[in-house]
Amino acid sequence: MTTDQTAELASSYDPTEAETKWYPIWEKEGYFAPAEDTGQETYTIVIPPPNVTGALHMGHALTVTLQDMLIRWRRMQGKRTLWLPGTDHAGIATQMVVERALQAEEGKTRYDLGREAFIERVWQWKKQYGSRITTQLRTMGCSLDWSRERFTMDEHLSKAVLEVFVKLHEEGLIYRAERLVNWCPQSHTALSDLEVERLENHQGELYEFAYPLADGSGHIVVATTRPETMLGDGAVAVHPDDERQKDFIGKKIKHPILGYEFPIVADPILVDPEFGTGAVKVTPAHDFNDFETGKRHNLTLFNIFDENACILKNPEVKDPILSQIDMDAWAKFAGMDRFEARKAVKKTLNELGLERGSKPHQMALGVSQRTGVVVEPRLSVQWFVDIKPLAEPALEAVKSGETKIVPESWTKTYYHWMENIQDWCISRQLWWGHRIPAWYDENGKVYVGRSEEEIRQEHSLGEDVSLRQDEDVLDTWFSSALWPFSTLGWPNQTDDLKSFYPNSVLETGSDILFFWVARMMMMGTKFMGKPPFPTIYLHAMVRDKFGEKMSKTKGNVIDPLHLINGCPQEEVTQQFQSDYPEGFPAFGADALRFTLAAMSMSGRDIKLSVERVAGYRAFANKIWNAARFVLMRLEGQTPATIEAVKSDLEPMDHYILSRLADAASSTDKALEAYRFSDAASSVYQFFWHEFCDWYIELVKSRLFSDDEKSKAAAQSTLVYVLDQALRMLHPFMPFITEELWQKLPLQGAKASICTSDFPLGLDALRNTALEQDFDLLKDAITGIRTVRSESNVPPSKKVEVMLLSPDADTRARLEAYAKDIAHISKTESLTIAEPSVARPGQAGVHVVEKFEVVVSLEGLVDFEEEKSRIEKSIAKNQKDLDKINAKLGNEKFLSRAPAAVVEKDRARASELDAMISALNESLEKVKSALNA
RNA sequence: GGGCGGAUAGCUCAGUUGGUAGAGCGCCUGCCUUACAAGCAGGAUGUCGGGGGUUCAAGUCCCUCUUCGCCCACCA
Repeated sequence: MTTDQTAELASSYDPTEAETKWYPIWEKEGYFAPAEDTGQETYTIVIPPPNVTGALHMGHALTVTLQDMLIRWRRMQGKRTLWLPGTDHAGIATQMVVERALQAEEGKTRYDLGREAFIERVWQWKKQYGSRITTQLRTMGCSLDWSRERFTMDEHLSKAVLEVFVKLHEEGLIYRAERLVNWCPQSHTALSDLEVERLENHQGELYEFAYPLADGSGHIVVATTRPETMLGDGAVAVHPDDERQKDFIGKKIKHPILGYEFPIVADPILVDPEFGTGAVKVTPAHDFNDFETGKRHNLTLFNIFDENACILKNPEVKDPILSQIDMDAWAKFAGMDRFEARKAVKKTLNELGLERGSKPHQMALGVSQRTGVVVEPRLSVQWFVDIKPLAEPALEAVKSGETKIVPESWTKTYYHWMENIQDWCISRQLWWGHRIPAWYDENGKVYVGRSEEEIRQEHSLGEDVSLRQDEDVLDTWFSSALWPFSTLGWPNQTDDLKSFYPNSVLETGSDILFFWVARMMMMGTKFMGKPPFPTIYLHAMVRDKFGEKMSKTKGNVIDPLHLINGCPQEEVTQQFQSDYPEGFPAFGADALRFTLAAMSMSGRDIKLSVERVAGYRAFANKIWNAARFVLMRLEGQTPATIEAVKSDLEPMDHYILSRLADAASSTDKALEAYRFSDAASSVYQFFWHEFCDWYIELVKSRLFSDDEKSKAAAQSTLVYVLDQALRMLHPFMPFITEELWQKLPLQGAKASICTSDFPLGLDALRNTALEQDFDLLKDAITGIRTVRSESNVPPSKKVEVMLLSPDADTRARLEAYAKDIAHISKTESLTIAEPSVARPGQAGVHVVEKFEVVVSLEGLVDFEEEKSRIEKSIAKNQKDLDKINAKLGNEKFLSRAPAAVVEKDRARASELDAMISALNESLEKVKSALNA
């Protein structure tokens, strides 16, 4: 390849062009599919499937950035790499979205359409919007193998769901039972405990009223936050040791509205005598505690609400006690929703003279995670997983270390949840999802099997027996729990399953540790015999710049695509509008990715800062320009390989190669340890502050010199280091690195940086002695610059410089680089000598670690300022010296600290001592100049 | 009520076996120096939340207090 096009390189980088160009090529060339199997190690991640109706948000951006970094890095290490993409059907969420659209567009509900037509509608929706998120993942640069894309409701994955359900049922681990469950009155479905969120600090009311005793001997006063449930009360409970209530125990209450009679019981578990009136009304069908109490006392239990949480029109009266219900009184409340009913009941109690007052009461409310509607405990028949037998091995896998959780602090949370796990309610009264593979005959007998045919065959049921499939679908998380193996072809024993299970790592958010991670651990261990991953990496949550959770209602959501592509001011998130009056510029996916990686410290929440994104766009520009410089200085030629010019390499070349080797190794180590921010800062530091700031600046004189050998060696080194650095950067910033790498004239290179080798095994290039030499060189140059800057010496003005050190070795090393030091700091003359040498009368002085920098400033020096600078410098050094001397004067320090530590302090003390006397000498000079 | 995490420079945060406090951004000064003003050079800035302890030595280990988050839990 020639470099003709380099002349056309713009002076600043436009991310949009490169970022739209490369993905289609990568995808077409098939770089992201696993390489041919030649027995190499595999590396697998299956993506946490985003909701099929979803759009990319910051949480996705973070998770896919980290995963893509791991995947690209491992691929470049030569592993047989698979990152498997897919989406989740997301039962409730998707159904709600489609229902809402249906309502908005046609004013219809799902019931208007009917089940079949509605499901058809959802599939249409999926067809239309399901590719939105996958397109956006491509925008992020995700190197996913799209040939293996999966959807949780694919035929094959659905088959896996059936298989698991049937097997667990056969083993008695899935059962059907009537239980009190969390019910969402809006979406008309049961929810698992996890899908209920607790709304803390809800301002409620603690209402007191009197229940009349059946014998007419008086009243017992109860306190409740839900007066309406008194329509379903089965008892009043008091504490057995409560003296005030003792006489009530065993008596009966006559329901003041409905007329039936029910008991007063003693219950030490339910009742806290300190709370309220010490008497609790018990509604066994509408409260979890009351349900348990009901079981303990064998109380009447009946449902008063319908699926909308409205008072039933026709309550089911099974219990003989309830035959006493006054149905006319009931009719007054029938059909009211729970909050209306609350008012009505209170009004009635008031009219009956039974109200005993109320006070404000802070309480926790359970609301549906999806709808935000207050959940109603509801007695119903549901399917459950007997979870303890599944949880134990999954717990053991982490305890034994077979699966490691990173950061480790989450293991305790995992243990706690797994050890206290409750049976999982898996049935949902939704239409969108995997329908439960259970059929009922006319007598209500249940058959579970893979299909109706299978069941008919197995149970020899003739055509005369009519079977009806269970209406319910499974919890979305049931199919997600199988994701690590269902996506690979299970229950078939496919090659993919053999190659890629267990996956190598699970990278996901800590917010779905219970929902998803724990359940995958259980199902994977159960059905594959092995936990699905050796490592679980849990990333932090992305928050706004104030640390607030991003949410639509708060209006603080930052759309990743706005940052990547830019957006006009009116679309910018509210809280950033004033900072970006012209909207966001296109920062690019590379910049966003680098930001997210750099901000991924272990375990801490990420407060996303747009300034950081802007900073890393500047970094991309820096990379662009460094490459532009290198290409320009090649003057259209393809340089020799670094091996070919090995003998011509100069110290500065060896120096940057050594730094490169160090940076590559620390980046690699950091990624190995999931320390993404360390990895990011290591590549950033190397590229900008070693390669650009030092090497490129130092090498310039050679690139413009007539020494062809030296120039050629420099060109080869530049190309080599840039090549390796781009590879090192590639997992972080895939687009710009490919764009520039393609422009580099490399001999025998692969077709894409995606499949080229990550810099590894460069340890032979390390040369720490040389790096120390360069520390001296840098100190010298920085020292001279400091004096120039502080004394306002114009940059063009050449100066006479002395570098003074009492140490012969230091002087010799400085001498070796005198030419480079002189060139870059524009010196008239450079003298390296002992501190005792005669100094110029007017000079600026600066002390660095190992030597003193003296810059002659004939006619330029401001003596007053110079005096105060030197005095400050002396004071600082003296303070350090005093501290060290105090240590060295301490007997205990000398006797107990390791010899090396003591020796180091001794050396430092004598260094400081020498510095201070040198400075004092300079100070005297300045003083006498002032007096003159 | 239990559990977990944080408090370090103006801001956001690093600081991995205890051994001279760091980065990015911002700020101040000077520069269009043969890639980059999205840049270059230089500079200022910290009783490492308070108190106690262990140690020759503590941002780092232990105790305690203050404070801010998050997660889990059936108090009407």
